[in-house]
Amino acid sequence: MTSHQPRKSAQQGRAKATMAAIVEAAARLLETQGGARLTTNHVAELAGVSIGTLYQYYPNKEAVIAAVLRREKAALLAGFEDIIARGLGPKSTIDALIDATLAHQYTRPRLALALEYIEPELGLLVEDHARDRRLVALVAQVVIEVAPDADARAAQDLVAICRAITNTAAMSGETDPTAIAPRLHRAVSGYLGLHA
Amino acid sequence: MTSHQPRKSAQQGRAKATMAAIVEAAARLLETQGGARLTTNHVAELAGVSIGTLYQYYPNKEAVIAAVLRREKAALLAGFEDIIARGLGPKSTIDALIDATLAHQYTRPRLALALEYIEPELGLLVEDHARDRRLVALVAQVVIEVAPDADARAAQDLVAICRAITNTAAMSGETDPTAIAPRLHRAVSGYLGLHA
Amino acid sequence: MTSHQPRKSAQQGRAKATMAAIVEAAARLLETQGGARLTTNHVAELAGVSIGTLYQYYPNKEAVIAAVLRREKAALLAGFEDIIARGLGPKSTIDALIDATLAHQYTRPRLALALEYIEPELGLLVEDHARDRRLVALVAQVVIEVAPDADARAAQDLVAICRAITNTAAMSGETDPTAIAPRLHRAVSGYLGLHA
Amino acid sequence: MTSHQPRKSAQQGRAKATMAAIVEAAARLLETQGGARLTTNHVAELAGVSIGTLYQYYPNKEAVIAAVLRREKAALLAGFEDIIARGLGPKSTIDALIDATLAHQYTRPRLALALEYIEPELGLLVEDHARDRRLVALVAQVVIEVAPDADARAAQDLVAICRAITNTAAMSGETDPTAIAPRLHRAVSGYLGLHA
DNA sequence: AATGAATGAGCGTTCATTCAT
DNA sequence: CATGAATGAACGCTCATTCAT
Repeated sequence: MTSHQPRKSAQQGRAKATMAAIVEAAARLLETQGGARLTTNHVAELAGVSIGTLYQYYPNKEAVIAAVLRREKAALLAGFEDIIARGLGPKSTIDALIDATLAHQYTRPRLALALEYIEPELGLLVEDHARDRRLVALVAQVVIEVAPDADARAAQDLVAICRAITNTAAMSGETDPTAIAPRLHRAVSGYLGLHA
Repeated sequence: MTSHQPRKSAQQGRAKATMAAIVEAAARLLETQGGARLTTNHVAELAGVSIGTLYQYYPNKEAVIAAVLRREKAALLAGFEDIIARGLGPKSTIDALIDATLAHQYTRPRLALALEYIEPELGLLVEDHARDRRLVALVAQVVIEVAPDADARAAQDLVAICRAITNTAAMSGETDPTAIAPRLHRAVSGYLGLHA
Repeated sequence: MTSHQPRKSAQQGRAKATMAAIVEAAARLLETQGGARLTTNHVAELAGVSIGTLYQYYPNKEAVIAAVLRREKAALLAGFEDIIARGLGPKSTIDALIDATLAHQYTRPRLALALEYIEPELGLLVEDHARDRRLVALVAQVVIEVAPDADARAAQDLVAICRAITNTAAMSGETDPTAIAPRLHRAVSGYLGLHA
Repeated sequence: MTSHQPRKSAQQGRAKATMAAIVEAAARLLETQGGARLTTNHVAELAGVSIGTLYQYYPNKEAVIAAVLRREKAALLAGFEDIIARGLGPKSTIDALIDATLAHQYTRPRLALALEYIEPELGLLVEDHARDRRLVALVAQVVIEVAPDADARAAQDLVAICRAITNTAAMSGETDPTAIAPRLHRAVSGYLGLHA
């Protein structure tokens, strides 16, 4: 069973920079070619390192892609935690979370989409699923405040709903996030039974 | 000019059975391995035919996958059309559509999921997109009756929402559709603003 | 060791017609696609018979191509024999042979060229080489009359020269046989030391 | 855009040796099996490298064969240029060119033959045709000195004649080049009308 | 006989991965 | 540490050939 964890902890600055370059190269190829056409040789070339170097930091191709996924998800989770930490009221918090989700998905929409498609074929690690659960848990924590008797799966459903609407919009060519935001808010409020 | 249409119309009964066997084998591999690991040789083997036979009916790998997609989508669309034809009231129609979606998605949830992920990489034909639009149009037609001033994208969003909740549930291990149905109805009613 | 002889002697008229259709179809494909792209299935289709029928008359692909070659060479040889039979003087005979060669090559120039390229890869039968030798012998017979002390290989060389000039001309895009004829006559007379 | 140019410039010595080994292996297979039966896997195997290595240097099978062709033609052209550079009288130059052609063709006669048959199916590049034209131009330049009113196609014809006689001789089993040389000189002188 | 569905060896090619330098 | 030449399993696909109907 091959691991999808990086090989080195990158204690040195240079190594860190190399790893980041590799991850960003992979991200860019994911954006431009989709997951099926991405090859490790291309990633290395675009990152400006040799293929041997790539394999010194990542044990295999999946590990590189997983690193991209991790980087993106970590950013989203950090945003969520920031919002929670702000201690706004529950409704404002929910609104902020929705906006953060939308903003995240629309920063690099093709990348977000590509990752979504690749994720289920990736065989991720326990820690990755843990982060997913943590993200849902953050939402659940807020949901319980505004809708105490909501379904236990409400948070999961809400995250799924937001992603689905955003992705579908992106895929059908919508390029204006401000046209999507109200639909997300409406979908979430509606699901939770909050009066709009 | 690479088309994704089958090669022959399969006039003989044997040929028809062969084509169906190939499609079903592809569907099963999609379920068990996902699209990335599906190979034409495996499809042929699982279908119990030689690789040459597969290529006598489908011009390339994509055509085989497209045939699976078409089979599934056609079944869903037919279900929708049946429901519409029944001429129930709009609310009952919506309920029936939701249930049909759930049933369809839950019959072979891993297949539905895999197809969803593969579809955008498939370069489908005009007729396939036409079917997609027809499906959304059917929904839009009903939506407009219960929510005349709904967003133009409402139908698209609703289909996405239902699929997302169902898929997420399936992926997180939920096996009981009756636990999902109320959440779908709630999400849809909520999005459309039909009472609290 | 597979034979390249037809399978049946085609006693019946229908069978003869079928075989001729197959040979002509192969000839046409040789002309339009060259030997590398010719497939037995295409030959059968163009001939209007099933692939099974083709294999009932010819044991393999090479046999079909060899049949084309045979047909063409037999025609050329027959022309040569006609000319010899006419009993003209040796110089006129030589001129007539040259013109016949040129005419033959220019009737279906692409076919002649394709056959020339395929012939050495064909592993022909004894009888085929016998016909080649017979053709050269016919020429040698005339050559000896006009140049009694010519090299023993003179006839072989002359046939090769005529084919080479004609083919090179055809390949370089020359379409007018009347521009080639004088060069052939000059090359032959020159080689034989006849005063022009 | 499929080019038949090599992929890398082979900066390291090892790479250069690998490329040469591949080309030589292809040449040997061309000699022993002809172009139709040559496969990239066999070439790689005979060259003692893996199939992947072959494709690191040549983008496709045609490129490998084109490299063989280029190597041979470049050698012949270089020989011609050497002779021209020697500045002999025109008749001696022609004699030298004929001998060079014969020597070249007889060094590896089966290879020369195979290449001749493969060339037209190869879809060569502009530069390759340029070299062909240069070779014919060199000959034309000398021809014009000894036969000022020769046909414009004389040089082309002469090259074709020499090749044809030599190939035919080689194919019919002649193994002694000294028996061929006088026939070539006679054919050329005769075609050009240089004394009897 | 004639058909054409079926076969499967084998082709050209890719690309994740290794390891000598 | 980095390089990049080399590897080779495995892929998508073709096509000569067979054989049940």
